[in-house]
Amino acid sequence: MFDALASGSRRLILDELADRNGQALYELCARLTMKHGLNLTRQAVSQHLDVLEAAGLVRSVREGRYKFHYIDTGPLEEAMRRWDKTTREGE
Amino acid sequence: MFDALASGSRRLILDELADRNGQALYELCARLTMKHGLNLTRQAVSQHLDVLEAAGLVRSVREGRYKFHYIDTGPLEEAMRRWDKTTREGE
DNA sequence: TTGACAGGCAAGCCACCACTTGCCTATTGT
DNA sequence: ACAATAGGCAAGTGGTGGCTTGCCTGTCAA
Repeated sequence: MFDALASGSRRLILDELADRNGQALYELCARLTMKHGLNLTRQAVSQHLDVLEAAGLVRSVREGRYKFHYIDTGPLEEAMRRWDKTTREGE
Repeated sequence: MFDALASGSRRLILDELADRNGQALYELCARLTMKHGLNLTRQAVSQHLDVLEAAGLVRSVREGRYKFHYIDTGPLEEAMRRWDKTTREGE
């Protein structure tokens, strides 16, 4: 989870998916380069997406020759409560 | 910020501070070893605290020969809104 | 059917980071 | 005063994660 967010590139990928959800790999690469000046190989982005998906932050659906990616902030909100006082009131 | 949370050891340190706030360095080392089985050098913990403090997640006050550390979840809540849909409603 | 497009697999390189070791300073108690 | 305690500084090491390169598979359009 946190390890998935440790990389700035992955955070940018999440930014991009938050901005326009359901992008394919190819599309992501293009937009990352255009809008964020991030010059990454397709493989690099693909590996990042694997990590994000393993962390549950991204879900992907394969359709034909495309693979669409969707952001999921669920695990995020969950993990952020870790040091939240209000969730540990028995103290 | 996120880089500060990238390390599991640092997350444990935050856990410890959340459990008992205002600990000194040596106290943290002791409790981390006892309760979490984390065998770290004092220097290691010190360096982690530096990182956490640079990220604004921990504040420290030097008193005599002690340096007390306090957790601050402020930047945390801030950063978590990054991919939160409700904060970017103009879409 | 064949070429272009979208994606996957595997191995290798490199820099950074977590952690240690060794030594030094400052504060406290007796 | 001086020994013990609490902490700091700096340099070194090992592992791993981010990224690349090279090649292979699958899908669509003409």
